[in-house]
Amino acid sequence: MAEIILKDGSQRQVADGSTYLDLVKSLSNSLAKKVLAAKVDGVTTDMMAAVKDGAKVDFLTFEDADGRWALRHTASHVLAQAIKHLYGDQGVQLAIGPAIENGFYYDIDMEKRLTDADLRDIEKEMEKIVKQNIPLVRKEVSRDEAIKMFEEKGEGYKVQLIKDLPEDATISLYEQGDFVDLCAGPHVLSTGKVKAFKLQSVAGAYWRGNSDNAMLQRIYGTAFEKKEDLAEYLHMLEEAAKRDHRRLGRELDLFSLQDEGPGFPFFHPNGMVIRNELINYWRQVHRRFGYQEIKTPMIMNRRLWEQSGHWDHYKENMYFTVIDNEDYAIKPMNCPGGILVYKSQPHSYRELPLRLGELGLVHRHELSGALHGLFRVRNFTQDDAHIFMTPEQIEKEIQKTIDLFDEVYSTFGLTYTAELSTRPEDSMGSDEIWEMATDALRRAMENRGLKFIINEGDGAFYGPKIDFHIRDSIGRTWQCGTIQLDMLMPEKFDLTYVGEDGQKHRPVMIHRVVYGSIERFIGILIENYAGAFPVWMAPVQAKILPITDKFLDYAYEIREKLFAEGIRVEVDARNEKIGYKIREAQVKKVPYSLVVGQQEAESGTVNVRRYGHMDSASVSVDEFLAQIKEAIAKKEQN
RNA sequence: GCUGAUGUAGCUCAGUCGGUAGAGCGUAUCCUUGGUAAGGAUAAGGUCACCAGUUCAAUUCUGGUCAUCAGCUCCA
Repeated sequence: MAEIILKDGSQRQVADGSTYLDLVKSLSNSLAKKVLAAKVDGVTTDMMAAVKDGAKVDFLTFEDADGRWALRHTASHVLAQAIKHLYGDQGVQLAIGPAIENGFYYDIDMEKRLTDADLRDIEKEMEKIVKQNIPLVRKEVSRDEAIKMFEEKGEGYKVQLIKDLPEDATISLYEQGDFVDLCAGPHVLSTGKVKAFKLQSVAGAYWRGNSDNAMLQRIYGTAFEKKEDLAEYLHMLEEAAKRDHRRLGRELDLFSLQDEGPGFPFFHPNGMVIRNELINYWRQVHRRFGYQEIKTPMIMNRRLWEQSGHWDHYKENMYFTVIDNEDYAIKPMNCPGGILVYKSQPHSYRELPLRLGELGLVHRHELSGALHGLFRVRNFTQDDAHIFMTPEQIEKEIQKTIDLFDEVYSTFGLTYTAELSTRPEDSMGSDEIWEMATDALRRAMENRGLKFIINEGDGAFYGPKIDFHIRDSIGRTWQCGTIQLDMLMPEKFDLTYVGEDGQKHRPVMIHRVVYGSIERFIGILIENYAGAFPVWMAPVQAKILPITDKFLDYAYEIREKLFAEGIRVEVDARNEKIGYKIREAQVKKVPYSLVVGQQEAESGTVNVRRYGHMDSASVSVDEFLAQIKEAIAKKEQN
């Protein structure tokens, strides 16, 4: 007999050699139907595995992330099997096929280029496999056996995968009918569990994520427990697409991207309002946190970039020009400029930390395929700052910077995740310096209680960094803020300050951006607010809607009054019915619609309707002014 | 940059098995003066992304270029 401890702490005796499926059946029929995998001492395990004596066992359903993962992983095997059935005679080689957040994919290598129509055919074949309800059977084999088997099948990628596994690794296979795959598992019991799935797209992906390797075809799909859940998810994706900042940017006339300047965004009057409000707010916050503002040139001499190391480490992404027969570069980063400002005069320890902010327009030649609306552009304004300080000030200053970040993100209701990026391959400086800098960042986050994950090898070439990632409307995350600790630039530029002892010392430097790029941040905000900006940022804050043209004069009178108070206000003077004007004001997401007609003109009021609300109320113009000013001052969400 | 797809009016899209194109919305004008999400009529708007080639004839076929979209790689 084996003894099992269940989630609630109770104990069960089961016969030796029985499986977790046997166990769950003895507990509950309804759970047995829903269960996808077992969690055994914290490890997700097949239901057909033999029970382990003394193990703590929990059962996973689609509600559990690991349960979903098992189901979707099995779906990817069903996909691979279907592809083998349909195109097996055309030299298909399978690479990898994992579950991912919200779905799964399989990378395959084959001559034939798959189209969307092919995906529908593959789905049909998958349906057949699901209907046959084929059990998945786990087998463990020796390394040599596994290599021999996949070599015979002509699965070169699988052979490579096995060869790269550690010598002592357990090699497991999962077999479902005529299909067998190298796989660590776990999987659900049988293909019949994959009831609700859809193949979404086919795209290229490099073998092992390395652009030097062959490009494979990656088929993306998703799977759910129930058809209704799948339909709901697909509907959610459609709704999210309506929040896409590229679409809203056009609909709300905020910005445009033109063929004449790929990756160089054009800001329209409405977009400029948002941009300027963001900058105003940025200046307020930074003033309070003890920053000063500078501005440095966009084009500087090659010598500077050679000294900073950009010429060696960042040349691929830079734009160049020639002035009077000398090489110049358009700045891809603001730091060298900031450093020159620091160097322009001697500094005392009493001035430190010296915080120099700069809204710097940088240009980077990003790969054409990477461009993406405002999220990935070739010129953007970084809300940069360089902080010069003594080594003793590092931790406190980083914590203070994190405080600033938190305040700014909270203002916009954004949640973020933090990552600590460590030394990349292409970098400058000694291991000791990198270790010291990385530890300082880590300690600052730990002391402040900021949760983070480690992003190995993703630091800047001059130092490690903390990255702040924010989600877009369909769940992709984008790096916005970053705090980078730099102990190399001060060295390269021979930066000094005079210490208490009257001697010269080397300062440490932080590079940091909160918004990251104003362009990307605006993109994030558009999606976050679905285009309905808080009143303080809204391009048009109030729209006056006269019932008929008889009340145009009254409308203009109110407009002048609000305009004089700094409100962004417009009159809809078109010859249209009030319903039509209301509709358009709502579609354009204007925070306040002010209807004026006979009653309002006689009583000196406006009838106020808030964006997204069905009701309205008449108030005096002064009362409305007080109301909107309060909403602006409080940075109220729309 | 790579793999695949796409590019027709300001927007969303239809269409031409090769004979130079349509709709809805938007815009303009006129009628209507209407109280909280679309009143009616008329009109203007397109070298069918760009450049070559094939052809009597190309928006349609072929090749190239550019841009966009999805993903990979890269990044704020």
